[in-house]
Amino acid sequence: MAPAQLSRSLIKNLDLFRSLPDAELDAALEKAQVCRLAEGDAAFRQGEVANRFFVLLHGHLKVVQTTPDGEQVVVRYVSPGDVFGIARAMRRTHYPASTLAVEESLALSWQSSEWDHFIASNPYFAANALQTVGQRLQDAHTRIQELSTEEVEQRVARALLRLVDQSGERTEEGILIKFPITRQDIAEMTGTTLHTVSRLLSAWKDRGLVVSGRKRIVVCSLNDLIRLAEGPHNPVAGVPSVERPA
Amino acid sequence: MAPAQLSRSLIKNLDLFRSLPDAELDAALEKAQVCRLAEGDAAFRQGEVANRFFVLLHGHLKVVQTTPDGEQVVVRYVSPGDVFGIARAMRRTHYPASTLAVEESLALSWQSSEWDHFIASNPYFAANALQTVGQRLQDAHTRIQELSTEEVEQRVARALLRLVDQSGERTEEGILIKFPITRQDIAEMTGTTLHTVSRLLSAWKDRGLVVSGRKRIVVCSLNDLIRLAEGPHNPVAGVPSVERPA
DNA sequence: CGTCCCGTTGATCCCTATCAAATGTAGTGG
DNA sequence: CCACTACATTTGATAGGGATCAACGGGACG
Repeated sequence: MAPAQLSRSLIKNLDLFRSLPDAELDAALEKAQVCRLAEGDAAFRQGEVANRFFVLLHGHLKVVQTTPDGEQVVVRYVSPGDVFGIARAMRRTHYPASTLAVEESLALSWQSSEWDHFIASNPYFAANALQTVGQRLQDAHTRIQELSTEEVEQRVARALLRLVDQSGERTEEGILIKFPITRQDIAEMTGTTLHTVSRLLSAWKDRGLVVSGRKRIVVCSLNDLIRLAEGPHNPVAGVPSVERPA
Repeated sequence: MAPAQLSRSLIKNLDLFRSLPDAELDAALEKAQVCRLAEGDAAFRQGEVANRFFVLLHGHLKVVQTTPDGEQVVVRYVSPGDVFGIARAMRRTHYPASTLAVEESLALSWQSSEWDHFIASNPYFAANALQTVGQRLQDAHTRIQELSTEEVEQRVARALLRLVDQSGERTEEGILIKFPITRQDIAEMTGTTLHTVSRLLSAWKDRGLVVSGRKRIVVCSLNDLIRLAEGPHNPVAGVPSVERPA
């Protein structure tokens, strides 16, 4: 089974599966279903019955929640190695959000009922899951704090930094965010509008902090971006405009 | 051990402990420490090593996160029966927030290391914990959505409704929130200022939606409040509008 | 009875959403 | 290869929701 072979080495290093014995792991892979997603495809949609859970092998997905009146919020981006769609493990019967491929992607999926088998076959599995969800909860609280107390510029700066941290790749120009992302996406991550994000990125581009194009962002000066994220309290008077070359 | 006797019937009905056999439950209670808190006392503070986890028996607590520059966010209120301080279960070594009594309260606590024993003695325990944390994650996402897409008035209305739902008590005047809560608290729950909350409550009072005083809020017209929470001027569904041009 | 909190209310300002258009860029099919 | 289309991005103008600044009023508690 080619895809299983391919994914085995990937899978066995994931947080979630780390403590699973090899035999169990192989048994698990037997039952897994390969899931190919073209750009724009959904692994599942908000409101559907949570029949399956997933591990991303390749590509990038975004998790999106839609409000009753049609507004969208980007919950998070999924990178290779991440688990997603585990609603059922928290005893939720339906997916609370949609998960869409932002580029061509590849995932494995299991029947939700398999979850219990995983837990039964390894006592640490549940604890690992708890840690994963705990991390997400922490992230969510951080975001609530930012939305409650910070200004738009700080929030967008932080969002960029997080993206860089999650999927940044060094290039000639600076650190590139490795998957396609629009102004609108960033707006939905930070609780603002695409217009404001565009203005901010333009201003930053003028200052040499970033380079950006269609669905593409490169961070040139991490340090300056970090300073923006810290807050506007910094007295900007007399800042030397001389850039330090790398 | 009197307090243990007193709390036994309470404990055994909690989600988290529901599946623990009676013998185990008694053993657990043996190891528990009683924790009395006067108004304003902290069960623990943000940044401390997460040595213990808790169950609230009586009273009400608020969980507060403080930002580097001193601003506060109310994460949630804890009601009797709720578990709190379980950071360690998610492999976090330090508490991410402080938990303060808003009135005289009583809790049980265990050494964090006991957590593993609980899990070992009952396979469902971890799953229950996962469900609890999953619920909190869901709540956090709801709040992110509200902060991102809704206006202050809606958010405050929703916060009130949640408080009513969590700790409302029918009285002559309407539904009373059973614990002391200030304008500032509500502001920290909704990402606004005490001034704006005060203005809103005043306006609502004039319209007969609420009655409120010092640290005290009574909701008189639930329905009107629900309408406010839905949105400012939502188009009513079912209006026969002609909007499909050929 | 004074003091500390908590709550109320006015005036002002500014950040940012909103409205409106134009420009730019990838993809597609002829 | 180019016209055509769909979607991303940029940028200006404007308005308004709330934050901020500033005082004052009022109830609780020592």
